[in-house]
Amino acid sequence: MGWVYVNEISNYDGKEVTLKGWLYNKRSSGKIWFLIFRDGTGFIQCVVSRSDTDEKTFQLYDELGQESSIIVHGIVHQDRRAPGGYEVIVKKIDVVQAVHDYPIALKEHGIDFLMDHRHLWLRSPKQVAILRIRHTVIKACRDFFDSHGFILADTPIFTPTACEGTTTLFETDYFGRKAYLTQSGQLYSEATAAALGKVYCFGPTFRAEKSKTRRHLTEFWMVEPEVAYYDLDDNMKLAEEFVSYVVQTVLKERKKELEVLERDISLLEKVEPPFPRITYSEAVEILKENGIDFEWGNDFGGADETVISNQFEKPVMIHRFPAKVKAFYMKRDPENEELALGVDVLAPEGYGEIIGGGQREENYEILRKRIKEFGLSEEVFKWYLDLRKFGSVPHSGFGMGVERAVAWICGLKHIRETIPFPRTIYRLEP
RNA sequence: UCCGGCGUAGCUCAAUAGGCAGAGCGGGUGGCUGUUAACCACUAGGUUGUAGGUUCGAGUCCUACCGCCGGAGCCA
Repeated sequence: MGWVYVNEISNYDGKEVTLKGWLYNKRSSGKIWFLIFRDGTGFIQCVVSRSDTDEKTFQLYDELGQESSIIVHGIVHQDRRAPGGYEVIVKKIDVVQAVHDYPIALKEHGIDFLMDHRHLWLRSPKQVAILRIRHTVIKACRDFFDSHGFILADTPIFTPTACEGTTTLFETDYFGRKAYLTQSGQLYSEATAAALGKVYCFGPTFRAEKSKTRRHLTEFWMVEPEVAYYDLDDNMKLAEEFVSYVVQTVLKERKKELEVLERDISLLEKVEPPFPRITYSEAVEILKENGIDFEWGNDFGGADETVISNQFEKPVMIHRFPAKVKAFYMKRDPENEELALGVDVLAPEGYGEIIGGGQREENYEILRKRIKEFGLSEEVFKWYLDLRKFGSVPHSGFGMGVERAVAWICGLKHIRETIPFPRTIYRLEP
């Protein structure tokens, strides 16, 4: 029998197979030894005993250290004693590379050491589970929009100026002039939405803010839908359906991985529309009821978000923020000029903001005024203002931080494990 | 940038009140035919982040610097 992967091993009970992968761990009991084999699709115990294998293979115990690359030939065998229910009775092992000094032992390690060895840490079961879930989250995002009539329209990474003029951007030399790495594709998506109706962009995003918290990376991925003729309510409906679809897809397709992560999925199972909707003012009331001294008009901090989201089992949507804490392009509430038609979605369990979005200002003169008020250059936003000059329509959208969503779904304390190679303020390697 | 914490063997951590630098894991050697981060015995492994200072004596106290971690602000 030919090469098979661990995740399809149950189809080969009693058959002879070949597995290609790596040695995860080994245990010896003298005349019998066990190796835990991994190939990227799963882990399986293999049994090497004098009675079933040749002497040369049996002697390999001493040669093979953790993460040696090996090809195992043996017979698949259902056995209750094996983790996973199946094991392989080894007939022969081909050594691709014997390793003796793998740095990551099977025990607890400090985060600094693990991050220095991120390229190897990725091989451990929890990291593999997280990256599989990340894959499913990303695929679910795309499937959702693709099946709802959205067109993927990529937005540029190099931008001539700050999109919102608020955060610090990474500056690069662009053939002698300054260019910045994008902090959001939104403004460009507004242009593609006017061309295609319903669009989304999905790409890396960069923030040079010196944020040092478990919720921040300097490089992260965002998925940002934008829809022409959507108002704030349409937008919120889209957001709750979208988030629910992503969570339910992970629950359906990644049960094993969530078990590896020991994630309590009872709250995730409740993530279905409708989500609770509260106004900013109602959120402020919640804070006051919980004894927090909070002044109307400020933006919520991380601790505030946790208190608010703890009032709900599902993600909560907070809308109608004070306009002055939101970006210049936010449309004002016709019923109260002080409020912006923005919405944030806070994940439960203290995971904080996973989505920010809102309805955009579509009026040419008002938007021009806002650009001035925010001290931005009208020249730079000339193209953006054009969108309000030629067939302007109400439109809305939002952005979801992929890593924050993955951290929440996986139940991770820190966002850095949700991306293969995290970039934080003081870490550029590996 | 600000505030706080940490830095001891390859790794995770101990080390009374300033008084002989230690354990587990990993490595090495030997033992064991059903192990589950296997176990048992033995063994090697150290410029205590760096530079100064206080002291008879500093891993421990003081100063500066470096590195990392967390939080604030900002945000997804």
